[in-house]
Amino acid sequence: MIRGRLHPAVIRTSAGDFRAVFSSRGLAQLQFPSSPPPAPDDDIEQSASAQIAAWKRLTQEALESSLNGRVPAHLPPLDLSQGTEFQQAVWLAMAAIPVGHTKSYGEIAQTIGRPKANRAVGQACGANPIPVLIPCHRVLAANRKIGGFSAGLDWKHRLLAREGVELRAQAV
DNA sequence: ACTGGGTAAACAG
DNA sequence: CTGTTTACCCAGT
Repeated sequence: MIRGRLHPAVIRTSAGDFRAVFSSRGLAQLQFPSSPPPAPDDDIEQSASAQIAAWKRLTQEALESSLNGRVPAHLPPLDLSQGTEFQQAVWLAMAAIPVGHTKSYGEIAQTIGRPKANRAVGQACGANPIPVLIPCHRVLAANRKIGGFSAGLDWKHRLLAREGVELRAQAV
């Protein structure tokens, strides 16, 4: 996992309260608004350094922009050290997908030089620690079908809709 | 050894 | 042209 002290934080956005976790290297995790309401004393406001407070602000702004289909002006540093080399390669490849565009799992696989690792790419997508900012939602199955989304297909659909991406029906 | 956010080819409606 | 089945691929756990 991640070394050193972790700093949880709540990121308020128009789409709900996201939960973030910062490591000493930057933003390490981001979670969609969900059930467990974070304990107030877990928020960084009280104990954290100015550095982390700044990252939190950047994260909040970047998130708000992304949720509205815009390109964030600045991103906080992302700590991907929790992933394997393969996963990090996948995440970086996803981060390079422009707003409003999509790629298939197979294309990502090709991009990172493992043309046949499409399935492993799917797995790496699911392991993406920082959804939205690392746009795992822009990765679709071949031929414009939506594929899956561990954080909930509704989120994937909503994010894509906000970016104006047209989808195709899906059976699954 | 098994799983999964996949895929393409081969058939069936 | 869509829906199902089948066989393969591959990193993570």
